[in-house]
Amino acid sequence: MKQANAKSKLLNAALKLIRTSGYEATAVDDLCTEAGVTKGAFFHHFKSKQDLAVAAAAHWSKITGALFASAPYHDYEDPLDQLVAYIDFRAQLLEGRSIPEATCLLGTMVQETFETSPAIRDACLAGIAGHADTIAGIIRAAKERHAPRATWSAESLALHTQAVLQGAFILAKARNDMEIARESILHLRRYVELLFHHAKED
Amino acid sequence: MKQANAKSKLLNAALKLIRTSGYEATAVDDLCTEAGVTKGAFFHHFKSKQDLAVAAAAHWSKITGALFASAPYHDYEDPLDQLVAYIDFRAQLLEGRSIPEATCLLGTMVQETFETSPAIRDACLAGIAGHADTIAGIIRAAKERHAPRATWSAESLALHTQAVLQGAFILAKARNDMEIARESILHLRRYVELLFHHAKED
DNA sequence: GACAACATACCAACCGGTCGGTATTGCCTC
DNA sequence: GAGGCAATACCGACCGGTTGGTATGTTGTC
Repeated sequence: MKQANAKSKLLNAALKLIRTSGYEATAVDDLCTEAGVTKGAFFHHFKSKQDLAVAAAAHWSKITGALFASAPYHDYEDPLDQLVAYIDFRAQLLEGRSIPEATCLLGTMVQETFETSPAIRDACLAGIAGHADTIAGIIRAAKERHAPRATWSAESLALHTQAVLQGAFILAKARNDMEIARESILHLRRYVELLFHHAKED
Repeated sequence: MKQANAKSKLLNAALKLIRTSGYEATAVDDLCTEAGVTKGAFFHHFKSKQDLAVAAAAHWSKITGALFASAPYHDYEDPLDQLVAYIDFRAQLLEGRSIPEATCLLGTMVQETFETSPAIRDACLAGIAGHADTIAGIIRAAKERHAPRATWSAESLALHTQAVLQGAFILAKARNDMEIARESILHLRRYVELLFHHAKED
């Protein structure tokens, strides 16, 4: 955020404006105004608006990747504890944030562009799948330790966690209230607990 | 779909185009071309593009409301069976459909317009909340019969089902493959079963 | 002949993108 | 370390097409 160069100022402006208004509704001029740079600077660094969106998706993945890498849920020894703490961490990330601040750039962008811009779609997929992969690693370890014979796959459960989060964001946007998202995340937490509790009984 | 008048042709064109390209990327001219009418007809029936979107949301709610009202899951006597059959029905609705055909207009539109157009947001909320209410009725009955002392509320679980579906659609769009959505719906089904199975053990 | 249901022609604002130019930086040579 | 010079970073006026929206006609029906 501190960077003074036009490129990173434009990328951060994109995170803010696209999460607020969506990709199509965000004009290049809006991004330039928000970033405090001119149109010339925009097209010097990005060959098109779509190119900026792809770069913004990568920028987002880098920022959130660092956030989750340094998050406290890794401290637990038991991977199942890590998983539950991850879900709690996701719920905690909603607190005190407005809807544009709390929601996911990739989910917002891919919803608009999945048919019209494969480049943006792929950039969003890479970010979502990459994060899901790190969660799948935790789930895999938890499964090996606590539910080795369970029929569900770690990868599928990891993607499901992301689906719940993305869906919770949509409900929050419709209600114009982030609180409803927290309730859905609570259901996700309960699901994970039941899933492993059930497995342990076998 | 059969209606020959310009208004319903425009509404059906809106369902198709907005689900494919989103609200902002769908131009009034595109809608007129798709519907086979002129711009004059458009602005005769709708005072603005936003007005069309609000009407399209209501149109969507009416169509899907009728679809779910006549769906076979109501035939089960036990409301818990109805709920599980509803979830299976939602999974079945994905089969043989392209992504724009399988996804939800309201979730797509509200993602783009929640900040910029309260009228569209409210129309989307009404449709989503209305459908969730009918599911909440089934869940309430199932809870009374099978899990009267459970701590979760029927309303919250009903909203969670919608969150999972909306999130599954986003993952499907990112992957450009509807299959992933089915897996998330399967997790939802397992959650409901575990939730009631767990309650019965108490 | 009034009124709804369209069609046609048109407009001003806006949009993504271009282009010619300038300021700043980094590097090479002596 | 001074001078030169090319690449990079940035500026902002401008362009042509597109956009949502309007104003005015035409047609069919009760």
